[in-house]
Amino acid sequence: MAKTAAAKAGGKSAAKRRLILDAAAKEFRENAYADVRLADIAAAAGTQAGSLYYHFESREDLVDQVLKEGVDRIFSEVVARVEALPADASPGEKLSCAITAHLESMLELDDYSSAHVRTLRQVPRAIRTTHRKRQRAYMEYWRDLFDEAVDAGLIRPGIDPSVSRMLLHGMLNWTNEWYRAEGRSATEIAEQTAELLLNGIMAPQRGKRRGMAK
Amino acid sequence: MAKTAAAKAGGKSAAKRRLILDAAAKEFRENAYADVRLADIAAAAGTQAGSLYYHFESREDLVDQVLKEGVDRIFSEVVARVEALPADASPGEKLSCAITAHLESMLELDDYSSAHVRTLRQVPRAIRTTHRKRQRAYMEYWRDLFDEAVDAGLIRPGIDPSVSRMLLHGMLNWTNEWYRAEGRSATEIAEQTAELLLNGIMAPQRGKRRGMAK
DNA sequence: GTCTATAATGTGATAGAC
DNA sequence: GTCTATCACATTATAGAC
Repeated sequence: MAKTAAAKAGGKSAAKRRLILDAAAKEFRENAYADVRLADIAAAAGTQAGSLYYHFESREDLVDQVLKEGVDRIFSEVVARVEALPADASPGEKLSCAITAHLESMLELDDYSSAHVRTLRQVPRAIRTTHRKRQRAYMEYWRDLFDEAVDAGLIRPGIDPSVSRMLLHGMLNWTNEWYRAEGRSATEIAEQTAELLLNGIMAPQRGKRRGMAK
Repeated sequence: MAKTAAAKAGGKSAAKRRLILDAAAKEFRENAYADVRLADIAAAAGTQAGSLYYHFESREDLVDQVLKEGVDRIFSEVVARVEALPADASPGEKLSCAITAHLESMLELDDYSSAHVRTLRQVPRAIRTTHRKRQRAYMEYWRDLFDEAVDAGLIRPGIDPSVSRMLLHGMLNWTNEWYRAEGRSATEIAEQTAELLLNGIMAPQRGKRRGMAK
């Protein structure tokens, strides 16, 4: 994956490149992958479609950069916030913190994060495989968070932590499809998500401690 | 939205038309929307790209039919199963039942259901607006299920049922992205989902009745 | 570095034979 | 009804002026 002349040149035109990347992230966040044309990105960045090729080798290359930056940003945001917790934070507190970081990053802080989540599964297979490793590392981090809860004996018997983890990512990532700036904030959604994951939604029932699901 | 000649003719070539729709549903389930070409669908249906135009007016028309059938199938499956429950079924039992129906339909019974969920948000805006009404009706049905639980006083204070509902749909719909036939069955995933939604994943803590999330 | 053509390509759509 | 061209068009990508 050779760098373009501009990238090699040591960031001389870094500003314009950044402008284009930002515009692309925004487009991919707001529109379906197939609907985003180079001309749209160029227009949003205040330039012409042909000019993009000075900064990027191809459309795929541009998409690739956006996706790469998307995981990197959300991953480092989550890690930074969890590590900022006091040393004696419980596994539940760590999970809640990670949930908030993921959602705030994706919904309010950063178009790259949401572009990544929304489009990763829509891009041609060639790009997707490039990102498999990076993506897996992020998933591993979440697996570790769950493992801590399991090791501490906090998880009820009958719960499969792997399945719970995937279900949690479903809750988180699907917010991209319904979150609206006018509605609940990312922080509020995060609180509800942590609450639901950790404790469910049902009030304790008389007789049996928990409502029966089945 | 005029019907094609074949459709008007009273189902003379209904079999072939069905074959094409089935192939399209499978393609849209398994591949990213932008990656599915008419030639792929035609090949999977044992015919040529040009021949599709006898049965459908356009690519968009074909996509439209698949999506329409997707909601219809999953919706009616869910309703049928919930209505088959005994009259005194609790709101929790109804929700569990609906969750199982949705997941089994989407993951194991029916390519149309999963094609609908996977691609609805990737198709051009024109098609998407066609489906908004139908989609909303299905969402309303779930809202009713939640309302029953609220009215019965089963939901803990602090829980926002609307947010919970969206989070649940995230859990359900995201399974398309990770479900594998070799792994957990749709039924097992449904059990885990209902359990997580209704009761959370954490064991009761000594001292306080429920583990703190924050 | 960016613009304005323009080439190259892929794919949806149509026509006409069979 | 289906096939085999072929058309038409959108969009990526390139070339060359400035």
